Amino acid sequence: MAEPKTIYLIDGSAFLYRAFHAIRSLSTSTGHPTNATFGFTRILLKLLKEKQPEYAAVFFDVKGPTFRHKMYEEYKANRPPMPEELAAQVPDIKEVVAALNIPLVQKLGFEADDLVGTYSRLAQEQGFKVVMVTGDKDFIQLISDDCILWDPMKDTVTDRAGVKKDMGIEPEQFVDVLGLAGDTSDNIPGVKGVGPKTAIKLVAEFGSIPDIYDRLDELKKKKKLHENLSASREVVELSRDLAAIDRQVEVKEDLESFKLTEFDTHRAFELFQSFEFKNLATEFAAKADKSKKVYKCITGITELEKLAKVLENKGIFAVDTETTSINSMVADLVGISFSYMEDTGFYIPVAHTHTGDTELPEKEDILRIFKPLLENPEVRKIGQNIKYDYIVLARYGIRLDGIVFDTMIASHLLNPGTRGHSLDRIAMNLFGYKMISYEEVAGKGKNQLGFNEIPLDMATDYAAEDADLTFMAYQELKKQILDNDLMSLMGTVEVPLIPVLARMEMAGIRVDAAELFRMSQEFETELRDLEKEIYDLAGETFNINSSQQLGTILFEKLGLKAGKKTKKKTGYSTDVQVLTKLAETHEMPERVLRHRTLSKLKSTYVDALSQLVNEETGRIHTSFNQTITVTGRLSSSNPNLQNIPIRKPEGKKIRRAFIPADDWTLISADYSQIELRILAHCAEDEILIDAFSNDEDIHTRTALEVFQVLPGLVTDELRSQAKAINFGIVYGMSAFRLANELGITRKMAGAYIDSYFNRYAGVKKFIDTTIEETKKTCEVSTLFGRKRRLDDIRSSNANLRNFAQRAAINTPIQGSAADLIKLAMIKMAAALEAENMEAQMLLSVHDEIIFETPDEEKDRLIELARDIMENVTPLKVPLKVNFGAGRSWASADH
DNA sequence: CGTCGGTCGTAC
DNA sequence: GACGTACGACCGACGT
Repeated sequence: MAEPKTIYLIDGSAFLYRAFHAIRSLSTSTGHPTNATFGFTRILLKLLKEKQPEYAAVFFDVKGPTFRHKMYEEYKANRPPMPEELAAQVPDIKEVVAALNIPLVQKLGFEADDLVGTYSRLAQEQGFKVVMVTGDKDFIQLISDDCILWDPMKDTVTDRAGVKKDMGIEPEQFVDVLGLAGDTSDNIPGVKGVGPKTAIKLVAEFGSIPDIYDRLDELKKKKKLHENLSASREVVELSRDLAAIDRQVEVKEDLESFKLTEFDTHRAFELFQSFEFKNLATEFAAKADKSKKVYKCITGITELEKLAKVLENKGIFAVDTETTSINSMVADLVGISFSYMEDTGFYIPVAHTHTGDTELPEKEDILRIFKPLLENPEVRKIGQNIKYDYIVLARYGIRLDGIVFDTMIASHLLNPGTRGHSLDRIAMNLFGYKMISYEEVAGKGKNQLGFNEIPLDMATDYAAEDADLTFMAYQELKKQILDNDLMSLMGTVEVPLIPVLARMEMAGIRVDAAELFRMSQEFETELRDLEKEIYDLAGETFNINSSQQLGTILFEKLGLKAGKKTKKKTGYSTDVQVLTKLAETHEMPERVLRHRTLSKLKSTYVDALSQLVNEETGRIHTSFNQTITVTGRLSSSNPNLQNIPIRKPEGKKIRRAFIPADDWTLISADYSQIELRILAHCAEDEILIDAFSNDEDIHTRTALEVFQVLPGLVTDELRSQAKAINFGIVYGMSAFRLANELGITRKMAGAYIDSYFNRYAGVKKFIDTTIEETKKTCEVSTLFGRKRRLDDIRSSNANLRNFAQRAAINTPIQGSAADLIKLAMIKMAAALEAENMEAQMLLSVHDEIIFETPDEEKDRLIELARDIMENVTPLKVPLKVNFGAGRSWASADH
């Protein structure tokens, strides 16, 4: 006899609510809620994966009155309407069901329960086994020998035997239990004082509601129960009828229509992507149609020459290098890949260890063939993070030229708010294409292969795919960049900056290793002394670096008064503000502060920098990242040379260890008040423009304006308060923060701010109009057309909205400054080359450029830099650059 | 043993 | 709660 078919009847409406409540909050970046959709999808997929049903359907309630409302007006009367956030997700959920090709059934006037009841009856009549997928106990009444209940969230199965064991009744009797117990959530009355437990006991003992009433006398001993039952005779009948699932709904009887078919994978992928379900989207990404890809490994000299010729004739192609390291300054070249057409890619192995029978040409021959092509500025190159390839190739004597597009940068310009502009992500986002992962070809963990050890065929697929997808992404991203008016920024700033940054990274900066070592030892000694003192004061040893342990010692053991909790309320705050306050009452906090300062300097700077000295060059080579910040600033990492200490004397010592080559000088060129100057320009504020036009000290001028004192009477104290205000303006300050900063009352701080806006009316107007405009477009832009979306500016959440408002002010200012200095760097690099100077640009620290120059070029460099930097772009106020020179970074600063 | 969120501190 | 933009060291919880 054939195995009976199983059909899964899914109670969609119940899972909607359960998913909604099980996951507290989840939404897309634009604020559309997705918690219920996610939970629901997860349950559905769990069902499909674990049970692999042949037949299934999802059932939903339909909004509006049902036959139960006709029986009883109060049915579900106390049920609040579906929460707005959930209602918004119902269409999404139905789309998911549709994409997974699961039949969806609903019928006006009936609830999901009745449809499940009806179809379970039909299915059993037609010889199916039925699994009802739900967490709702009401369905117990439908359980039979061929119909069971599965709760996927708890992963529990209930069948006839289970019901009997748990309750001592048959499933068919369960409806009487419901009638007696009632259901507050559905507003079904039942018997007063009788809950599920009593109801089960009664049904188990008497068999049914009529039997109970027939033998009501037997319950006389239980006076209250007897009384309540007697009083509810009619209500109980009604309650049972309401709880009874209708199994005779008129429906289409064709169960074959519940036979599942394949998912609409593409539709599911698109949905999951729009809901920002990253993992699910990846899972449903169109399985790469690798069949139409043509990836070739080229190893013959004549073929290589032919390829170079083809690439030259094409005039534009994507290029990618494969290497042995993620760090471009130590990476050895392993291969090069090219693509000039969708779905094609060529891989040229240069240094592989596992080549099988294939014989590779000499590395020198390969480089000789491709060098002219790669250096030809007329042949346009596209890359993904091509700065990396530029550096690798440069270290092999090839000066890449003709770079016109970088897909990583394009992705960032289009979407600066999101992290992750890897080619993997771009390919996934643009094409739903899942790229071969490095782990797939190289393995993972301790035994992961270097790229040079990967078998040639796999290396070819991996590398050629990189070039192929880069070229494909270029075609699509170029359109998007044009559509969004970002091509000018791309072409005049970001792309020209690539080789400039690459050469700065390659130049690196020299450090005095002996000096770093000396400092490390000095710090070590003092740290050890402090450690001992702190332990003595604490009366025990503990980890001073653990703010948690420190908090316990200070506030529980020593009984000091806790100032505040940490931001996320996970414990006591022990930050510098708190410890400074505590230092008034106890000796220990002061020692801890000193310990913090020194251990920070030692671990983050002194020791870290020593580790990062390049063996070949003896210098430190940071990475400047163009695709990290949301405002357009550069970031620096490995190491971050943009946060080397300067403000406090102990920290500033670190800068002594940064030195020029022998007989060279470090030059620091620092834009003075660039952000306030840009504010002056954008806001067209009369006072700001006046102050900068006359080269006044801007903080003194602000003190004068805000505090209304006579010129000449601005004390240091007043100036420093004005400075805090000026900073605050750029960041979108609140009175609270300013009061905190200045140690004054909030009221007083509010008065300062009012006074500021009173005097600087242009700034006030700029802030107001910027916020108004941003509300219209949800977007801000810089002077050079860089954009940032700020959807939160329309948020109903005040925190998010305020944050967006501050960002709306700060981003154009910070971002314009970033654009401006990038342009200055590009022009400086060109000028140094044009003038044939040996001097090099080494670093950029947001408003400052550090150069290294032979002593004899120093004056010319400063002259050149002043001219270029101050005139980089015309503004309504002059730009001013301050210079410093010295035998270390410390002495080059001012 | 790696990942990840939290806390803290450094820069502009 | 409360001022924008970063990087990274360290801790500790958690998962493999």
